[in-house]
Amino acid sequence: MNISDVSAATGLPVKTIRYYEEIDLITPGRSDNGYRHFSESDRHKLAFLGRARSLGFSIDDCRSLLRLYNDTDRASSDVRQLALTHLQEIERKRDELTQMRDTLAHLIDACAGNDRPDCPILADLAADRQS
Amino acid sequence: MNISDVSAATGLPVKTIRYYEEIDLITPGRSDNGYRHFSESDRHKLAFLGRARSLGFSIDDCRSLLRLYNDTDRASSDVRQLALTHLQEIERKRDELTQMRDTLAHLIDACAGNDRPDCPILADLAADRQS
DNA sequence: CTTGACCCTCCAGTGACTGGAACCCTTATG
DNA sequence: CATAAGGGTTCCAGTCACTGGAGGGTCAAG
Repeated sequence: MNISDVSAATGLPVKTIRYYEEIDLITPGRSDNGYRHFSESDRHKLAFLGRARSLGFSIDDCRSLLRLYNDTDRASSDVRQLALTHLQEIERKRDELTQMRDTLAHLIDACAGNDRPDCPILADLAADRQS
Repeated sequence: MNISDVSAATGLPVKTIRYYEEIDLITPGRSDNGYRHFSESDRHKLAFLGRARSLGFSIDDCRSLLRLYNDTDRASSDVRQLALTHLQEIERKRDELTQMRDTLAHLIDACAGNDRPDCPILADLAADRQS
């Protein structure tokens, strides 16, 4: 498989696949003409990476996951721990967004949104918390 | 006020304040010795920026908000529109995180997390969606 | 033989900072 | 007066995970 084939198969952009090689997540072979060629195993790894990334795992997480994936002896608790830590991080971010959403929705609600210049959104952003 | 004073007053790191000057969000004056000195207006703007940033507005959003904030003639609907667009973006991100959380929680739930190597999390990441 | 679709590398940029080096200014103390 | 601590300054590089573009080689079809 050439790079565009594996790109089509995995949904990952060509640029991204080259980048993943550069940072040693994958090591595809090379043809005589210098083109990368991808084995089934490479394709699987890339698909794996794509899914892990879309679940929000960082590249470093992915490296760990890939290592665990390739290590047939590892305990499932290792993977579980990584996923659990990641889940907590996701929930933290989600809580933050919830907080932001509530605050902002409240402000928008209070704002008339008409031709007059007085706007509670700006008023709140400008409010001096010191005094 | 020197930079560390305004940093303490606003909670923004010194480095961030210098960065905000570099990208022309603020234009503090300079003393004879080359030190920046910050007026009350600068301090207000920085506090405004800090709050807008913590609500997740991008630097570009902040630039718009500051312009609107300084423009006494603008209609509140302009601000409202910006905030509304931003709110939708926040909700989109939150939905994504919710989706990720549910998927991951489901996988973690299915994983025994013991010494055995079989792990549904990795199995799912590795699953070939093509076939 | 030419065209167009591939492929390659290398360099630079993104957003919003952050860290560090190297240096200057101010104030207090021995 | 020397010095040391604790401000301040600039500039350069790095972060993360790509993304865009220039400039050029390769391949298959017409």
